Parts: sequence; C-alpha cells; structure tokens
Amino acid sequence: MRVITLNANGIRAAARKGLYPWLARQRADFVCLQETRAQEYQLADRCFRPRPFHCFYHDAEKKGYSGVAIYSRHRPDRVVHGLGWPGFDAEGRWLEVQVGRLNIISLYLPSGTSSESRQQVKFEVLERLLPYLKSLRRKRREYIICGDWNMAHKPIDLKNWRSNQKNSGFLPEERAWLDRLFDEAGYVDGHRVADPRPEVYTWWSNRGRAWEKNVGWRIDYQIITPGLRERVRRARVYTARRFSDHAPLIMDYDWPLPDGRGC
Amino acid sequence: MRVITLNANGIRAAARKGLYPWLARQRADFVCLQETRAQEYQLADRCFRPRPFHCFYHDAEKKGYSGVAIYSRHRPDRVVHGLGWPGFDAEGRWLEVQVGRLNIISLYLPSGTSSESRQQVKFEVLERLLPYLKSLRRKRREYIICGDWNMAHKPIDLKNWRSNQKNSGFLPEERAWLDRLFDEAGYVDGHRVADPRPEVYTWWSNRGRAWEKNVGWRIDYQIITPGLRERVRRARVYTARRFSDHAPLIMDYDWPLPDGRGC
DNA sequence: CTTGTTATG
DNA sequence: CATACCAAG
Repeated sequence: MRVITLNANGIRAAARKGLYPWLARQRADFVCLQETRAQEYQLADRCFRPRPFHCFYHDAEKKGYSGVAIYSRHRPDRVVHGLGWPGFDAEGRWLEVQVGRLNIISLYLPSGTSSESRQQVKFEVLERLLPYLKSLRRKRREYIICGDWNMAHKPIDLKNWRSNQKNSGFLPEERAWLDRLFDEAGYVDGHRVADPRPEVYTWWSNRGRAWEKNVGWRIDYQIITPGLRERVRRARVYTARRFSDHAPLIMDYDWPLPDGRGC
Repeated sequence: MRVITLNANGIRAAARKGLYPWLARQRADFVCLQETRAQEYQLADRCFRPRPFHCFYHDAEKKGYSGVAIYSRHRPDRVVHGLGWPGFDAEGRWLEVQVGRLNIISLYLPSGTSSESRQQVKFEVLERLLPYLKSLRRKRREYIICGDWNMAHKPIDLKNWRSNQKNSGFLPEERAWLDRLFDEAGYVDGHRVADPRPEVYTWWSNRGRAWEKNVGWRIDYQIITPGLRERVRRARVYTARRFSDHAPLIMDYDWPLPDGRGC
C-alpha cells in the first residue's frame, strides 16, 4: 500500500507544474493534499478528479486559502469532513477516509509565521488536537495522519535549528507538543522509522536560494499508530521535480487492502 | 524632432519586456507614456530615469493605477502637472512640458469600459476638456498632445466598427466629440496627416487572439495644432515587438529644437 | 487576458 | 518569493 502526502501550495499551480501526470505514474493507494487553495467549483477541469481515484475535497470558506483533499483508490466506507470545531473546520484543515480498519487523514495545521495571533490559533489547535488524537488510540483502528504539521521536531529535522529556536515551527512549545504526540499518545513518525538520515527535508522557503542550498525543514509527516510501525516498508521524499515549495512524501506500507476498484 | 507616445500598461512590466533598451535606440526627443501604473517611489531602479532624458512623472494617488510620464531630451522651460481639476489630477492623467514655443503633453483619458459610472466620468472629462483645448488655441504656441485618448474616430480606425457602435470607445457621442476637436477647435490628427492607410491600429485587446488577427483600435494619437500640420514628416506604429497591449506611435516633425543637452 | 494590489504562507 | 485574490482596463 502506497500513501503520498504533499502540501501543493495551490493545487492549480501544482497542476500547471505537472503534478497530475506524475501522480498517475506513482501507483498510489491514497494521496493526501494540503493547501489546495481552491474551492471545488474552481476545480471543474477533469484533471482534478484523476482516475481511478475516489476524490474528496474539504475547502476553506475563504477563497484561495488552505483546504485539503484525499484521493483514494478504494471506495471509502466513510468520509469525514472536519472535526466539528467551527473555526478549524471553516479553514478546511481535516479530511478523513475510512477503508476497512484503516483511517487516512489529510491534515493541514495552521502556520504561525504570519502573525502572533495566528501562532495563538496554532497553539489552540494543538491543545485541542492532542486529546482528540489520544482518544483515537482507544479504537481498534489504525491511522495514518498525513499532512503539513508546520513543525519540525528535532535539530535533525531542519538545516538551521539554532537560529530557528525562536521561529514558529521550531518553538520549544511546538517541539514539546510533538514529544507528547509520540511519547504520551504513542504515535509514530512513519518517515523516521524508515529513514534516519539527516538533511532530508520536505519544505524549502521560496525566499533566498533555500532549495538550491537545501536549507529546508521536515514539517510534512505521515504520523501512524503503533500497529503500523512494523508495516512501514519504505519512505522517500521526491525531489527530482518541484510541484510546490513542499516535496511529496511517499510511503509504502505492508497493509492488506482490497483490490483497488476505480470509481 | 522625434516624438514617441505609448500606453505602457504598467511601466515595470514594459521594462521587463525590454522597453528601455529599445527606447535608447530610437533617438527620440520626447517620449510620452501613459498608464505607468506605478508611483515614483516604486521606480527607484535607474532604468526608469533613462539618459540623456529629463524625466517627469505624474502619478495617480491610487497605487498601481493610471499615471503619465514624459522624457524630454531638452530641459523644459516649464513642467505642468495636471490641469487643476481635482478628481482628474488625482488620477494622474495630464503632464505637460514646455520647450521654447512648443508644448508636449502626455494625456491618458479615462476608459469607460469598466462601468457606466466610469463612462460618465469620461464624458465629464471630455465636456471640460474641449473648451480647455480651444482656449489653448488662443496662445501663440504649438501643441503636441500625445496620449491614449481611449476613442477611435472613424470606421477606418478600428477593425469591427459596426459591432462596436454601442461600446465605449466608439460611441456616437465620443466620435462627435472628436469631430468637434478637429472641426471646431481646429486640432489635427498628426498620424492621419502622414498615413491614410486602414488597418493601422495602436491597441489590441488581450482577450481572444486580437493581436494575431490584427483586431485592433487606433486610440493613441498625437493631436497637433494646425501650425504643425505641414511639419509632420512621418508617422509609424512600431509593432515588431510588444511592450504592452498598445504599440508605440513614433512621429517625426520638422521643428527647430535647440541641441539636446542631456541631464 | 494582463497589470498591479493585497493577504497569506 | 510564490499562490492565491481583487480591481481595472
């Protein structure tokens, strides 16, 4: 089973850069996108419903802003839009499909870089999210929470960790939250299970020559329940081409899915 | 003496398309630009003060909107910003330099295409402008009023005149105003003096394939006082390259200027 | 369709 | 710096 997550930074821009022909060659079972930055009526072009996937979008109410999507090769038993938290849901940040015992989520956590008030929003979401994620652990289900978490965990997860300790995305409070996600709630960073190497990032600022110099951050994850830890086969970040300021994180799992019947 | 007029549709965009290297090769004495769409503080780059010209800008108060400029090889005796009409002047639509007995003006008449209320503004400007232009005729001076007049005069001046008789830019009232400008106020369409050919246009819509099909309008003029009629040597529209949705109108006059000393 | 604006990341 | 938006032409 192959799961791809990508912050598209505008699904229409990513499409212009060849995302969809590339996707068609990846044999993915699930594709989780974040920052679609479009409302579904703006995605009338057929390319935005790639075959053979079942395609789901959860848009922000504000035009051109945020929004997540999931493409699922397998018809989901259920699709969940949002978490029932009004402000968060209005920003199109959580979409979930259930296929058998497995739940796949596309999550786009708020960025705190634009203002102090947005950092407060990010903290409020985190505060509410941890208990919710803990509560999921009581179910007899496995979860793969794909997304742009907008936080790097450890010094190995970004190029310049020293100079970023006061910047949103690598604040001590954010790193401590990720500690709790792993140590207390028991989740696992799927990518790290398969790939312990440094200097593997998923996002590079557009400013300066961050990409050319690999001045990046690893802020896109596939966070998994522990029952999937032993099933991680492979993780890689696709950097041969650029569709966005983020790179796709492609993960393969040993998981018995029904045969993929297209839509 | 060479005078060039061009609606630049954003002087910064025109610069990216090579306007300034091209200008340097034209040996112009005066360059009149319209729709600079910039405020002077945004034109810090030295390219926007091309040598050896004396450069003058008259910006709109609204950012990114309207604005006119004149580059004069000869140090003007006087530079006039606006006509003293508050609403009109706030939109940066009139700039005038005086060199000896000659006045050169860069004029950008309002467009009426965006709304009925803007068409009313255009009519109000026209109503006020004609008496003003008539009053200039009482002076012992010659005038070259360069600009985007946003009106075609006769069927020969646009490709599809029949279908445009109800469209702003070829309304009967606008055409009648131009009749009065010529017949009553005595001004002369300099371009037409030198070039009677049809299908010579200065503006092509960006929509459709207007440029490729030469579906254009002649709405940029050098309007001259009758004393200059016999001094028109040549008029041509430069279409070998595109700097804007308008093309430069280049005119040569027999006029005794002092030797051009650069700034 | 294109320019330049603005908000957001 | 890039992707959206919007106003204007």
